[in-house]
Amino acid sequence: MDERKLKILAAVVDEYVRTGEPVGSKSISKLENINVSSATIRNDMAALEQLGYLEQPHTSAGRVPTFKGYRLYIDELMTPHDIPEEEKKLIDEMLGDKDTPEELLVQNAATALTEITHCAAVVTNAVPRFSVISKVEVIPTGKRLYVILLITSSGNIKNKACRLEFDLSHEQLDFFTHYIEENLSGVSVDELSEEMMDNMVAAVSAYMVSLSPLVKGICELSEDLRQQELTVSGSEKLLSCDELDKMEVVKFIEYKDGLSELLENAFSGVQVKFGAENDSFAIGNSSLIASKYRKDGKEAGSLGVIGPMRVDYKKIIPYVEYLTQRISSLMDSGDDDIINAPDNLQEP
Amino acid sequence: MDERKLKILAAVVDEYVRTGEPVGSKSISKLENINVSSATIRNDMAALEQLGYLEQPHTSAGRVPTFKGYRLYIDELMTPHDIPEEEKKLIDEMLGDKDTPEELLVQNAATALTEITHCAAVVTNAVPRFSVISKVEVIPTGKRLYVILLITSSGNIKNKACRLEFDLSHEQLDFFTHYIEENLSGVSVDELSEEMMDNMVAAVSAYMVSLSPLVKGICELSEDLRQQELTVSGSEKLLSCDELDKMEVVKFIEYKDGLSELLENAFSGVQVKFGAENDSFAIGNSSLIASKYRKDGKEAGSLGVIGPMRVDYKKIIPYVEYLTQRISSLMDSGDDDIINAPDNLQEP
DNA sequence: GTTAGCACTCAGAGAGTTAGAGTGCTAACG
DNA sequence: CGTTAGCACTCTAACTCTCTGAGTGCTAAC
Repeated sequence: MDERKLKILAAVVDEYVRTGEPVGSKSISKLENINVSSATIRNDMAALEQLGYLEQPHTSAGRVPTFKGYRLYIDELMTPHDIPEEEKKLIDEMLGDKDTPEELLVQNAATALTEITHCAAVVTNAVPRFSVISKVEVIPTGKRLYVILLITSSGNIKNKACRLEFDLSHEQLDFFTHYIEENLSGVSVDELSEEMMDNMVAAVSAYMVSLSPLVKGICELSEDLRQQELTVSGSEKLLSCDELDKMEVVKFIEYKDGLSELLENAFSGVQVKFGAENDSFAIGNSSLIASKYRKDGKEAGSLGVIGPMRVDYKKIIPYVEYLTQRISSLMDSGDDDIINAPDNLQEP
Repeated sequence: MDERKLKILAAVVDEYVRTGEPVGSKSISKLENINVSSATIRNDMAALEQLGYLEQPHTSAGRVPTFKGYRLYIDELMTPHDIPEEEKKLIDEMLGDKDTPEELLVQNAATALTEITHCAAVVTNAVPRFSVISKVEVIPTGKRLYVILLITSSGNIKNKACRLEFDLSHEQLDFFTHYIEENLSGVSVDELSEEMMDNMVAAVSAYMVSLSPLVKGICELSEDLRQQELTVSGSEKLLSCDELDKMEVVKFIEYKDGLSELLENAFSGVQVKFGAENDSFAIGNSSLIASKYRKDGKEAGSLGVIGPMRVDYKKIIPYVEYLTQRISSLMDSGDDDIINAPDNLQEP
């Protein structure tokens, strides 16, 4: 592959991204850093087409990049833009600080991405996979009705109403609370396996059968905690984008099929996936630019942008990168802003 | 207004709903229960046009019903279809039973409506407006961190973490809990006015300033409870409907402007509103067929269908009616499935 | 009051034309 | 031998023109 051909490929992608129209040899020849005639470019473009990097919508039209062309461009050819310092400051302000709740942090990142890129932004919350259960309370609220409250070291709170077969006595409730306290305090959310649960159900059943719904309730709550939630913001941008099929976009907005797994399976660093490359996430001409953020060095969630394939990668990728890095560092616990581990707990 | 003219108007609407094409005099004359010639029908149709019930897209086309025409048809002319028993059973199964959480109940109703009508369905959740606060707990979970738990008589549970300036002593917490218990138990969610809150903030501040964030927290939780949420399902059906303007549909999906109020302001019974009649909800040729469901006899939320104006009213209206009635009866508490009011409460 | 007959209208489909952007190929150039 | 100018060719998109048929309104007869 010729040096000049690569330069021309890059120019075609840049032009196509800029104008949205198939790019002709003439418009390339007019560019500053290109000093060959349109005829030469025509020859090179024909070669690039042969190699599968470009294609023609129809015979007498200009060329458009193929998947392969975009891929090469993204991986090798483009020169990412730098983000101006003042923009960085603006973003930092939008995001929040160490005191901002994690939930809000990723939401703010989504908003920022939507505003900057004019595309849809997608974020997943930070799954408190490695956080531990710091408190479990069971609160009676009516005849045979109890509310279970589960609090984790990372500050997540979940509740659930639970109906038992009989009312519990004071002692029974005490027994249960102590039992749970003993067995679950300090257990990480991810460790709460079914097996562990089954053992606990068996253990409490030995004491009193009707306690087992409570254990199951706790189990369900911890599943809720493990649940990764996906939020798409600015999805309207996709609809007003005419290279995307409206029908597919609407279906996507409604069902968000497969996006979760796609984000989950990404490697580290900013990833670009095209809509048609993988059958799971299927908006035809779309592109997903995403990255995983970390919390205390461990992968916690993802954030990214969904737009048309014809999107300004050299501008967007640095933003996704910056936000990922920023979120990661904001989530790193200065051990100050999380609800403390159980040994620090005040009992009322 | 002639008996025959009404019959012809009904026939035109039925035909138009069936075919989607402007209806000519000839096709009407061929119908079973019409025994006059096309010329006669032409005369009557001209009269109906004069009266504003029909209109012509252009001179040499058939006729199409106007708003006024649809209105008359819906209010007076159409004979609603009966829903077959087996269909009712199917719907009942889709919805769930008395144990199904309310949230899920309305979601299921939306899914059912989308499947049956092939239109978008819209539902609002049941706002526990008249339910009363049955329990407030404040649970310490870390240094200066507290979780507020709010439970209502209808079984809604909300929680919220809250950071105070200082840690509370045992007594302070007791004082607060008692104070809240005294002032809020039995107060309906809707009554929790700002004024009331301000008074409470003032009262607890007199005892200890740093308690006021807790009061504010409770206030926010009750606001959460009052929040009516609107869910539109199957909105892709609107896009594949070619009599609706894609752009308007997209805007609607995005903002759902005014729909909330529109649903809120409906009278009892199934209501039909046309898109262009009210400026708030503005998909041009659309029609909203909605109804309010009740819980324990009080209006709780709405459900309905959004489709093109050319929709099979005589089929859809009975379904909306049936679902409303069914949801209402499923939500009626046999006094068995809700968390009981405060006087029945067991204190731990 | 109802109907048959007829002239009239108009949207939409299809065919033909044109303009222009862009190509591939060939031959000349340095 | 790579590069370039020139030219014939291709194909789409926009436009015009024509034609067809469904449907109308009106009139005169039943």
